[in-house]
Amino acid sequence: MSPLSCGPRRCRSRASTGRRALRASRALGGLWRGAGCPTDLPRSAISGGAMLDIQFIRHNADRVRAAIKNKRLELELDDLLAADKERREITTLLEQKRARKNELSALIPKAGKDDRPRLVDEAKQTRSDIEQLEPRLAEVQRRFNDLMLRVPSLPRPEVPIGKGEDDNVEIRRVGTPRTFDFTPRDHVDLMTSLGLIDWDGPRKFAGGRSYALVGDGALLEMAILRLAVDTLIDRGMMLVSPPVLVKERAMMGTGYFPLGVEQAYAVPADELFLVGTSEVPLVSLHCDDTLELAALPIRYAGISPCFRREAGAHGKDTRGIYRVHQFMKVEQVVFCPPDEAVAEKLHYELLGNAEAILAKLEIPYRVAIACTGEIGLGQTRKHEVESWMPGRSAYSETHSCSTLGDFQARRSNIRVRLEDGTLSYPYTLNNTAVASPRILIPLLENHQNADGSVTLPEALVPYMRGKDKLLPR
RNA sequence: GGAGGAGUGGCCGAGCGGUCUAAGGCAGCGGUUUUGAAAACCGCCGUACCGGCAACGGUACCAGGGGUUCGAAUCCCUUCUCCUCCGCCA
Repeated sequence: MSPLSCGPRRCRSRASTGRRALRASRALGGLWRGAGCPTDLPRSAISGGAMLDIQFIRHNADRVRAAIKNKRLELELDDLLAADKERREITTLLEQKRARKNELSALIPKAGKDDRPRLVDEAKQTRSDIEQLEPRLAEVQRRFNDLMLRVPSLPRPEVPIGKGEDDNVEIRRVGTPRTFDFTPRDHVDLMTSLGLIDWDGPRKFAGGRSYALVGDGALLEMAILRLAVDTLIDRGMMLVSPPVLVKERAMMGTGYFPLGVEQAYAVPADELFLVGTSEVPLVSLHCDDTLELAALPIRYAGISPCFRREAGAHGKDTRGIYRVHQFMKVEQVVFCPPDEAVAEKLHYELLGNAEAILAKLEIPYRVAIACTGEIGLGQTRKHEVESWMPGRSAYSETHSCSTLGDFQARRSNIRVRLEDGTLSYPYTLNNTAVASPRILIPLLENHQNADGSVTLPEALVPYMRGKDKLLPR
């Protein structure tokens, strides 16, 4: 076996004679390596734990290759298969040596004076053989692990094959965009004239894409978040306010790393990262756990600030608050049994929750299924909810609903005990409930009046201290 | 940040250099007994990887990592986590 390939709790990667273990298990963690810091990778990520089971990959190479191509990833599957083969060869050899070593250790105390020196000599030789093999295995294992973390999950059959946004397929539209009998303003104008935001202050001390919600602007954000929270609690979800500063393993475990490292803010001094969504801590809440089948599904509603570097988005969506570095989000996360039918049902339940919130906010939207080129490494299916934004004269993404299969559970070492006592991996799903300030764009733009005021949807009024209209200053 | 203490299987807890694939207990599963249940008794009762159609075999795992040794749960170093006290602090 490869000492590295063990997963769960009791099994550690103590290569070999025990102690002089290989370092391969750490191979993945390299981000902080330079600083000589220990990485804290999900042990599962080390073995079968990446995304698909290596055995599955071996037997379904063509399907995996197709997924790599359709998701537009760069990964040579043959490199992985070669590393896997090499890794198993060395492992076999190493285990034979170790078996002999164990045998000798048992013989030595029983051996007579005459035989003893001979046996000790052989044991020394065997140990030195082992010590030679270990670094070789460590190297291969490192290569193997790194590649494993880049293997995508397989898109479900209904996911359209395509390259980009334009290949997403619209499923339905709900609500009708208003026709204005005046020239509608965009959210930037509205927020400015309504005094909901301070643009200039933050940019002096916090940089580009920063902003400060002020007065009713700040209250409005809280009102919307609170409306979303209440809606989800009513629908049976457990509210969680999780840590947003997390270890690398959480980012790796949820699939945001290694491919998305450049999107996350890092805190090198403490080897921590700021999450881009509470999905990361919510899923990680159960890392290394074995869940009881009866406890599933687990429905969480996370509320947290979210941080995204938006690297590579220079010059994109720079006007207003569409794309910012820090925002607030209520996110839904579900753990469900490893059953496609149940996952399907829950996926639409989450989508339904998001739609219910949009309905309360009285915002027209459409739902689209994202094509293979637009879904992430781990997602097997993703729906986007796009809200109508008059200022853009377009539907733009405000929500994203994903099924991940067992991708995150494997990486995060989250398991479930089935009826027959066997262990499996639960499926995870997630969906935005509401994200602010982006949601303010359709909210304000759709509900504006000719005089520059904005009429608030009824559902928000109680959360706005009774205020039902925002007036220009 | 400083000073102490602790980390063993689902849980409690023994072990402190070789027979540990870890005593004992609890919980769980199967059985005997019983009208039924309880009790008692008997047995089973970790995970992962590699090889194998399978039966099965091998390896690894006593918080993580490194070291000493022919051999480590046991010795040394180190990291992490938890607890107690002190300091600082929203």
